[in-house]
Amino acid sequence: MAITLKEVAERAGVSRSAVSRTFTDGASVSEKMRRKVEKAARDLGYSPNALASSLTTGRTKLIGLISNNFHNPIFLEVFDLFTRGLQDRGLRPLLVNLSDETDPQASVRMLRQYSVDGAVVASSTLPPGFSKAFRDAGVPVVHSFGRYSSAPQVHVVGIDNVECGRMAARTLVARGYRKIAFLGGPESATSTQDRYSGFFSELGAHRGLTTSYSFADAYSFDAGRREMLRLLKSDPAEAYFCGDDVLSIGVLSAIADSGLRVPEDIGIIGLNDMEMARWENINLTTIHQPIRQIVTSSIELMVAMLDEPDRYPEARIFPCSIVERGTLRPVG
Amino acid sequence: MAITLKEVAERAGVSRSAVSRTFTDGASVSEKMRRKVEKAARDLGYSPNALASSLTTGRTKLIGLISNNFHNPIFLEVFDLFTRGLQDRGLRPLLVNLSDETDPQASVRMLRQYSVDGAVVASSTLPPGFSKAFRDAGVPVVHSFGRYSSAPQVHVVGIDNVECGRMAARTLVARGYRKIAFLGGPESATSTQDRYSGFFSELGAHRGLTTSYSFADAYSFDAGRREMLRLLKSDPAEAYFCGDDVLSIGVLSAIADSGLRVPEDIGIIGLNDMEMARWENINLTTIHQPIRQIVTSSIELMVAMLDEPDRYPEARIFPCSIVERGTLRPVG
DNA sequence: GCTAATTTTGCAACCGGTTGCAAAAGCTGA
DNA sequence: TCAGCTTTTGCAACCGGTTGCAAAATTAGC
Repeated sequence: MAITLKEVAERAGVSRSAVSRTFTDGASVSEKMRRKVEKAARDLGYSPNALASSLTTGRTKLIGLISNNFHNPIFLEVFDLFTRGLQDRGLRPLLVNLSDETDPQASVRMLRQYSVDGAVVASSTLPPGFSKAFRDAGVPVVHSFGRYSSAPQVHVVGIDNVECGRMAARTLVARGYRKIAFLGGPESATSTQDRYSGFFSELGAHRGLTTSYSFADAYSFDAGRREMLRLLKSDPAEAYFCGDDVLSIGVLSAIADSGLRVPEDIGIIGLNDMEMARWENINLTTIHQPIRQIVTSSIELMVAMLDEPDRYPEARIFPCSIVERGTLRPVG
Repeated sequence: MAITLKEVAERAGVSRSAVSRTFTDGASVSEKMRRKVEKAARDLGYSPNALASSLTTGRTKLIGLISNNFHNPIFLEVFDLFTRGLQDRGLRPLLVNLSDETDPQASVRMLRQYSVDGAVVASSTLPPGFSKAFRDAGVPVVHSFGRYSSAPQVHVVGIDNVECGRMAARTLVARGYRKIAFLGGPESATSTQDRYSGFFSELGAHRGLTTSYSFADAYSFDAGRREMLRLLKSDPAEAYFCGDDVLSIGVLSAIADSGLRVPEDIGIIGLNDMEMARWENINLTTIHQPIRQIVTSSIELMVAMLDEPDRYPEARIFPCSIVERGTLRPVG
């Protein structure tokens, strides 16, 4: 069906190598030859078969983009940034949805069958062992939104969740809240664990606080709402640091139902700063996670690894910052 | 780096064909041979190179998944359904983000370079000509969420937007609204045009109505909010049929700002029934678009086309239905 | 105009598989 | 045991490209 290099060669009356060379940059071809070949290629509507060439070059320019976050709207932004960034560098994202997949080996195997040049694991809820499975299989891997570690085993790009926890705690204390709670995402997620520990380590440095904590079972609206409805039944705290923004929105909706007001009766601070957080009817005070920078940096790291597969693993951590909106009472 | 068929053959002491055959089902291999080969393969950790085999079989099992909707949360649901559905059938989605791409030919070329077996165009805003470019290039294509046509040129799976417009109009009239407006998405989108024409053709059948219309420049929160803020300055209608849910949410936020109440002062009906529409703090009355069925059907159609590339094009249209929530006043 | 250095070109082998064909092996029945 | 038939196996060519190497063509230098 499709035109092959051989046909172009015949029409141009040159060897197959000549055609191949005009389509690989850096190869030695005379101007005359190039013109002849390009003419023939244009006439025939030829475009080279990337997969066939990958066989000899060992490069497919395919990058596995792996995630299990297909329900959190912030990941639409993440996918948008990743796909555009990869495309801009001539790389092609092969999307893998891990939502119901349990076995990391299965995806590793699949991505190896397709000879991906690398894999980006975009998730804060997948266990670190998952990305290690890729590394062990010899596939360059970047774990985006993964856990910060001082001795990373694979490349990690993300935020310091412990520090985010501290930041949330400082913010709440500074606003005079004394009865403070942590309403985390799923307890098994490393991001939840880290935020938890940062949050309470900071709170521990202050006197006279009443603290408590609980966990929603997903980073989702429903989970946040459900948990908050439960908490509201008995003596809620004055302010909550919530697992993420979408969970916060669920929490806000529960509070609204109960007749209490935000920020007058209860303060809420989220994390992520997803697009929706700035919507005027939500107006969530939250901690900004610089996803654009994280994605860009992940892609740069991946590109670097394509040239240097055994590159020593590093952790790239981006600072977060408070975005003041309307769900916490003002300072002082 | 990776183990090849040749190495397995040598270790098992058999020919390369034998190895190849044990890994292609339907091929003739004796039990004894199969066991020998599988043992060797297991020992070596071999898994066949899908791309190399595609060279001879002409099948890559790669499917281009093309969209320009990376800002509307409903498309996260769409991507989730597509990726899982394709994976379940052993197909691999190659994601293409068309957000800033202007030239259809570029993506056609790219997907042909990767020898995709087919392409799914998932968008209600891409022009029909776009999917035709794939068909003309000999790539099986399904246009999901595309325009219904009685003489489709490519396979289309979606809803009847004209009928949705009528349904919205009937619903508003039945609730006694007399001053009724259409607040569409981008005027260039076929979905907007069709909903517009259905909406006003139905309204035309009723006496004593005051009607008006305008367009937001995207299916987005900001666009909806901006347009509604403008409309609120001068004599707004009693009820609006909005382009889609996310746009409706922007509209709701504008109304809330103005001090008016929904549904008491203004009624709103959206379209899509995205997950967020049922969130308790949004609680949007809307027209349900059966995206799960659309995606499933698109995939089935794609699979069918892989066997029968010249299949006669058809349009698969799914009925929509009103989902009553809290943004329209009750009937009667 | 001739030789030497440099660039361009084609040959042929290879990447990792698949497959038509014919030979080899296994089975059946007498 | 052997002829005749079926199944299994290996050979070799092929899929659509790339690339090392040597021959051919061009350019430079004198």
